Amino acid sequence: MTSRLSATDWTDGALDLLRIEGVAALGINRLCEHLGVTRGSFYWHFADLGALKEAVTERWCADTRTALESFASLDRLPPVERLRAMTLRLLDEDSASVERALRAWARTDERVAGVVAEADLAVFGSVQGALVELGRGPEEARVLAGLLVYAGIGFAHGEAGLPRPTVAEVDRLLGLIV
Amino acid sequence: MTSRLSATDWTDGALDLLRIEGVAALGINRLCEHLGVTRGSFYWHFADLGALKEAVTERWCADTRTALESFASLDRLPPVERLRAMTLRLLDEDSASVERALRAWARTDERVAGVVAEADLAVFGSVQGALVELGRGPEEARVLAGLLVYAGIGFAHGEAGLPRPTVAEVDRLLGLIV
DNA sequence: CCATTTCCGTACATATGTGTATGGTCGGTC
DNA sequence: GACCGACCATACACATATGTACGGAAATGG
Repeated sequence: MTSRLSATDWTDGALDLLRIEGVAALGINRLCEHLGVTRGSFYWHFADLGALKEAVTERWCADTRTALESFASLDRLPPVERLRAMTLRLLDEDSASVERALRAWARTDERVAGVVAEADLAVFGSVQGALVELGRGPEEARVLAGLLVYAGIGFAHGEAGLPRPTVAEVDRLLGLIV
Repeated sequence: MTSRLSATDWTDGALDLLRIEGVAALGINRLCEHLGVTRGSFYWHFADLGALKEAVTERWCADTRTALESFASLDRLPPVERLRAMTLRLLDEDSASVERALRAWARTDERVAGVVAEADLAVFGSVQGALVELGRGPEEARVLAGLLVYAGIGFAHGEAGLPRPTVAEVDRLLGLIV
């Protein structure tokens, strides 16, 4: 049995709390309640609350990097398929929820904001490259890529009253763009 | 002198705190410090913290409605100019900062989320109407309007590492869309 | 000029959060 | 099966937050 907890169990639980109840719920008491232990356990694994936050951001930073690597591996695919793959990933609720929580957290944490910004820049570069491959001029590609990436960020934030686009609408949109 | 405070002074100060220090700074102590008074003054004007939040959201809701009204009054203008006016409003830092704070607040407050969603829907309808006037079919107009509004939301959230678009790039983008 | 309402300061009660000290318990090891 | 270290519970100190009670100053009407 896993009656004893490890450090990754704590970062797992912290990410759970982040995407379920938001950044305001990332406290020691709430996290201990979520994991079914008391505060004594937390202070054995971590020095303080800052150490936990650092571990969580480090964890999400690594996860995001691997996701970007998988996107980079799509370079073999035709550019339209790359754009489609990146766009459809936004519709996946599991990966979108944690990204949504991290972007909310980035509002109050400089380090998290840096990681999020780095990821955004990488996505922007990939989208711009795909548009250039599709025959767009560099100026047009830059402007259009900005529009697409900003739209993805806006959709990831999620609290819009707008209807969620369907897969068919995503395909129609890509047809309009390219 | 205005040595005594009114209710609107408190909502003004609360909106200041929201856009300067974020939603986490919206406390009674911090707000009293910002206004240079003590807690006794607060509890004279408001029953509790919930009453203040309600007043602030009501206030922002009214402000947003008047902004939308001013957009609706642009109906006399050609649709391209309407789109341009709405887009350029995003580049204004004063109005963008408070909107950014409100959207962050909406993550933890159901009522704020409702107001934000309502405003998003109104903007979406206006953009869609402008695109229809420009000769787009209803399907294309809906998809493109969603793209534009989501991009505006993403830009309003602001913590992207992407470069801020300039006025010239906005014009170029609108030229590509229409 | 005085009284009443309005507005604000002060002191206190309470709840909740982080962090510390200390002892107890479970699992592996010889 | 006794021991030792990893892991956790408990109790406490401390800071900060909301909310209440009450007294005082400042403005206003007569």
